[in-house]
Amino acid sequence: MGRAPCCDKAKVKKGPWSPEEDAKLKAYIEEHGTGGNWIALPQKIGLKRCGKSCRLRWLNYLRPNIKHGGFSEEEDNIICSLYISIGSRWSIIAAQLPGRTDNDIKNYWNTRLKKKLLGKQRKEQAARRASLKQEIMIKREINDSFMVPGATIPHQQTPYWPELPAVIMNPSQDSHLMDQESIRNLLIKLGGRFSDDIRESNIFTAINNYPLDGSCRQDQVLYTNSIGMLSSPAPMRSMDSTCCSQFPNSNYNGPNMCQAGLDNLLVELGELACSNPQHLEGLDSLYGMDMASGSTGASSAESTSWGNMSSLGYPQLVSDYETCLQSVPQDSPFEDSSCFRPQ
DNA sequence: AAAAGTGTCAACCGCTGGGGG
DNA sequence: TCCCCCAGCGGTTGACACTTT
Repeated sequence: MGRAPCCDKAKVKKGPWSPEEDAKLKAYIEEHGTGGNWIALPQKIGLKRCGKSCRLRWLNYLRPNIKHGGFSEEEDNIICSLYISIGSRWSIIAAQLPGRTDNDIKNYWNTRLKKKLLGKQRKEQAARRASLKQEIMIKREINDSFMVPGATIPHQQTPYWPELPAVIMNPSQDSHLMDQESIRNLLIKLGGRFSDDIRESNIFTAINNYPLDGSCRQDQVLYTNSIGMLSSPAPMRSMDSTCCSQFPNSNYNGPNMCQAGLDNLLVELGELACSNPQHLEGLDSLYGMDMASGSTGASSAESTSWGNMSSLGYPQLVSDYETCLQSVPQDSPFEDSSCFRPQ
C-alpha cells in the first residue's frame, strides 16, 4: 500500500498553465500570500490544480524578480564551482544566485554547462596530447641515440598539472554574487570544518583520504588548487568523516563532500561518453583507459596523463587504473559504471 | 518541404525531513 | 515517542522549438 496522493489526481488539471491560471494565482498570492498552506490554496482560488503544482508555478515562474535564461560567465563559474563542491544540491546553489531557481539551474547544468565543461576538457586534452607526443618523440630520439640494444625505456610518468578550470574568480567581480568568503561560509554551514592553517590551501587537500590501500596514496599528486573559487586566501580544509555524517544523502558518503561532486561530475561525463561514442575521444585518459575499446591504456605515456581528469578538479593522479579500481569503495560511482571497466 | 534528430525547459513524480499533535 | 501532514527537494518526463539531413 503506497502513500496517499497529495490530491485527487482525477480532479486536478495537469500540464501547462494558462495565462488565466497564472493571473489568478499571482493575484491571490500577491494579495494574501500563500497562507502557509499550498494544499488548500488552489481550492481557495478556485483553481483545479494540485497544491504542489501551484507552489512550483509560483516559485519557478510567477515569483517576482525571477530571471530566465541568459546565464553569465560568472554565474557559470559559480554553478560549476558549487557543483564540484557540494554536488547536485540545486536549491543551495540557487540560493547563491539571486533571481535563479533551482529548477532553472538544474536544467541549465544538465543541458548546457555539463557539455560546455566537456568541450573545454576535450580542447585541453587535444592540446595536451599534442605536446605529450612531441615530448615523447624527443625523448625517444634521445634514448635512441644512447640506447643499448635490449634495454628498455623506463616507465615514464610525468604528472601533469593542468591549467585551472575557468572558474577563477576575478577579485573585481561583483562581490555580492560570490566572494570567496561567502563560499567558505556556505561550505561551513553545510558541514565543513576549516583550518586556519594557511599552508593547506583548500578543501581538495584531503581528498587523498579516499580509502586506498597504499597503492594510490597521498604521495600521489594532489590537485590542490584545482578550483579557483576554492583556492581562497582564507584556507579551507576538508571535512573529516565526522562532519560528513551530517550528510545522510548518499552524495555525501565518503571522506569529504568534494568527492561527491567530483564523482558525480566524472560519472556524468563518463555516461555522456558511453551514450555518445563520438565524445569518447578525450575521455579515455580521464579514466585511465581507452573507453572506446574498453581496454586500459595505462601503459602508454599518453593515457597515463591524468591531468585531464584533474582539469575537472579531480584530485588524484592515478598511475595504475587496475590497482586503484580495487581500492575504490563498493559504493563508489566507479564501481557501478560498467563502461569504465576493462572488458 | 518534410522527416528525423536534438535541445530546451516547464511540469510532474516520489522521496525525505521537519514540525505539530 | 510515534504518527501524520506538508513543504521542499532532486530526478525524470514530455511537449515544443529548433536544427539537420
